[in-house]
Amino acid sequence: VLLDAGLAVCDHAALSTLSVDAVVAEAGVAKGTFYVHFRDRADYLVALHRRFHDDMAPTIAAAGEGIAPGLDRLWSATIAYLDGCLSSPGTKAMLLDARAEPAIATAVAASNDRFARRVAPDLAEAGAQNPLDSARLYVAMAAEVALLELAAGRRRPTLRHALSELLGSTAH
Amino acid sequence: VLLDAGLAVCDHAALSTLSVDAVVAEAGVAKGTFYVHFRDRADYLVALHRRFHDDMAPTIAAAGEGIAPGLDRLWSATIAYLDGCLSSPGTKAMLLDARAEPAIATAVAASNDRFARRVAPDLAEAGAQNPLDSARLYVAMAAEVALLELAAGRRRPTLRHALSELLGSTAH
DNA sequence: TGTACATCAGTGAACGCGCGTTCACTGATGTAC
DNA sequence: TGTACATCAGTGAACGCGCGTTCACTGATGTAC
Repeated sequence: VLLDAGLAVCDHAALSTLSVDAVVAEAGVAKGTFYVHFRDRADYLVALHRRFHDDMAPTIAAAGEGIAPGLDRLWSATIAYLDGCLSSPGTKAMLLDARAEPAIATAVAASNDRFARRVAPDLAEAGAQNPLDSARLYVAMAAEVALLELAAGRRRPTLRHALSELLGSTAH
Repeated sequence: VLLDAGLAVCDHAALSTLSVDAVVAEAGVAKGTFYVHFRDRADYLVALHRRFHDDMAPTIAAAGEGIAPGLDRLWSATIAYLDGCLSSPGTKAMLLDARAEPAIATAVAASNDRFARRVAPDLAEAGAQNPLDSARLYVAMAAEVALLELAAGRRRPTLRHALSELLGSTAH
């Protein structure tokens, strides 16, 4: 409940303005209730971030299901990721603001790294000399596309095309 | 003076913790002095961001001087950018935290866009179908490399190689 | 079925703190005569 | 050269505010007998 409220607030405000007051106001509970469920604000932010990824992960995993490692699988997962970002509440806060919040910067970095590790085999298949490093950069690009699409409020086909172009000349 | 102090503080702390108190403490002046030079904190942050870019821009421009548009010129500018980021104080705050600060988010976005516009001709030369979109993604990748190098405290050749790999098969 | 007690999510007033901002004042420097 | 005044960067104590956090309390629900 409180997590849903947090993501809802994040959809129209920066993460830095997501005060405990704002969360309980959105959720319609007393301020003390917040501390029944979370030790402190930092604890809450970590949970919020985890929630966001737990919502997204299955969709992305499903998109790559049954496809052999390689650019096709990566691209399929990418589309699922971008569409998921566009439709999830609080995406901007989780992708952008979260990296700057000291309370969760570590958690975000770890999460990005897991993403990169998942992407690396596909890039290895495509001939990258250092798949993990390439994967980190690709994840950064994908996040940038997600943010730009979110700013526009819709899919940006030319951006997605530019992303696939940078992925490799054998792209879509 | 106050701007130098701000960048110095940013080097070991997040931008969100860069309070007026922290700035004047680092600069060794009274709190009131701050408001002699800046209208408010937001005004200061904009100036801080501008300063960072004004310091960096000439170096990058010089690196591309006299080279014909194309990937060679882009790569030369990229190296200058990455080395500049590594040696400038407050890089992490300006590259990462600044995008999340409501007070300067607009200024940062505009600045990134100027970068992209400068990069676009090189990518057009290299055959990108939508040079500006490709440029935006490339700028995002370059910033990511800068951040990862900064976290490591040194150049990361494999990362730079991965960046050039993603730039195109004709890369270095 | 009825009574006594334990549990625990939820409450909201109260707190201390650090923040951004203000303002009457200072004191060095420059200008006019 | 000496005196009177204007300018203005710099000062620091004081303010109001919003924040994260605490805590004594409530009241519904479950359990024991």
